[in-house]
Amino acid sequence: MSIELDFLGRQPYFSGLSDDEIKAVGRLLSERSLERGDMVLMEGEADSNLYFVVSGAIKTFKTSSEGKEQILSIVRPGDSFNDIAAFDGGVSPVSAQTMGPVTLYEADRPDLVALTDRYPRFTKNAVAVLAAKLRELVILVEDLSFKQVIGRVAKILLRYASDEAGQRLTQQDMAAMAGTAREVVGRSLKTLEEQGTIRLDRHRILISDRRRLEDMAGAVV
Amino acid sequence: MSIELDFLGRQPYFSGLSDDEIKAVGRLLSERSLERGDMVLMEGEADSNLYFVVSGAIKTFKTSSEGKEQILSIVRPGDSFNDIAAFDGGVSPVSAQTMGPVTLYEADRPDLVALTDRYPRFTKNAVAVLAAKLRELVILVEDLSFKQVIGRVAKILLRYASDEAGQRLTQQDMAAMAGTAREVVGRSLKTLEEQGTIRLDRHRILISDRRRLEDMAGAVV
DNA sequence: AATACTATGAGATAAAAGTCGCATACAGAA
DNA sequence: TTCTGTATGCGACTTTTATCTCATAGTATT
Repeated sequence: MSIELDFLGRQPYFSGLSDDEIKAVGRLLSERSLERGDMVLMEGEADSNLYFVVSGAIKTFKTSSEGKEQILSIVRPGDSFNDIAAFDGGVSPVSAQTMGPVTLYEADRPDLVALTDRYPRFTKNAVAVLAAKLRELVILVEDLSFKQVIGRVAKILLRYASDEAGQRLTQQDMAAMAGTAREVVGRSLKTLEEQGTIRLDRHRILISDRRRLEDMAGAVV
Repeated sequence: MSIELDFLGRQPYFSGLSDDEIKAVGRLLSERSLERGDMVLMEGEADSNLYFVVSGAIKTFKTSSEGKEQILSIVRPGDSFNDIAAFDGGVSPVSAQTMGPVTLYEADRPDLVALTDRYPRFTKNAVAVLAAKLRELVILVEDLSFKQVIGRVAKILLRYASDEAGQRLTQQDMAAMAGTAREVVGRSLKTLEEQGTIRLDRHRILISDRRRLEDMAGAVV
């Protein structure tokens, strides 16, 4: 039940810190266990903790006024979320919900600020982490803007189809990632199956022509 | 022709630095003057300089394989671009082009890295800047995913219509911001005019019903 | 003023995506 | 097993967006 220091040492935020420093960091974190479907963050809420996923998967997403969901990221062990609010002190720009049983570590903002004062290495790591998250978001914008749904679905399949540790994605999940409706994802999957790119084997998606799927994911059409 | 230290002091990256420190920073920067249409960055190119816009306006954008443009941000005086590549050393995720005559300051990555080592305050500022850019991108994703074109156009009008110092936006520019085609922007403007929300007065767009435009910009439909 | 380039307006059509409705299949709980 | 909620499959239809084409208007240059 105590904080795993090994795990912390492998976090991008804490790479390069000495064992003693990691130990000090560990004392600032607390663990939290959650069940499938639990909400960790609500968009617009004042939660400025930084969360690390130790096990399980979390989705961060926006919800439209009509209730449509847009997933921004699926956070897996070794990754963090709520970085934005944690570092600027504002409200959470996204909601976050578990996709299955999850264990988290959390650090509150005052402690994080203290870390930036005490460990310059931590601050530099934070810059690297935020830059990486920016890159990811730029790619999401690109995909939403240029690719059609079937291309976005193809990309999702490539990234998550063989994700052993992950939750199996429902069509609803994929729709929320692709920024579209469930039915449209269903149709895309059917199209991919008809052209022999994937096989839908009893709720399991098998990639039968990876090359082609990559083409679909890369090209706009 | 020398670097304006006052200007630097007002940059988010350098806030809180002493006058002497600002002066030291100034020695690392060089000025660059550009004309309308000049490319500053090409997506995928290895340019890891950090750029500050001193005067004029720059657009950062992605280009699809079909040549469609998606603008990620319009960078105005006091703002920076190419932050991602500057801080992670990777290639530029976007292209950047001037929208009129522009003056820039630029700093190269080795100098930036030195700054992060020398001035912890600078590194902390960088964290704040990157967090702010993340927030903006999250909003762009939200808009692309939830809003229809007319709502995105309405939002663009609210933000840029009265931008005195800015370049006047063409429908092509607005289309690239909204992630759609020029014709669609034209039709949206016509719709907005027909419903009395704006007036198209000889290539100048006048907002006649701001409240309503805000509704259009906020709502999904 | 003549020229050339860019921006705009607009109609027709096609394609993509969204919406609705309902049947069926599956998985977990009682 | 039986029930129940969730996930899926699929057809029909609408709406939105994209694409194509061409005319016109404005602007800057010579």
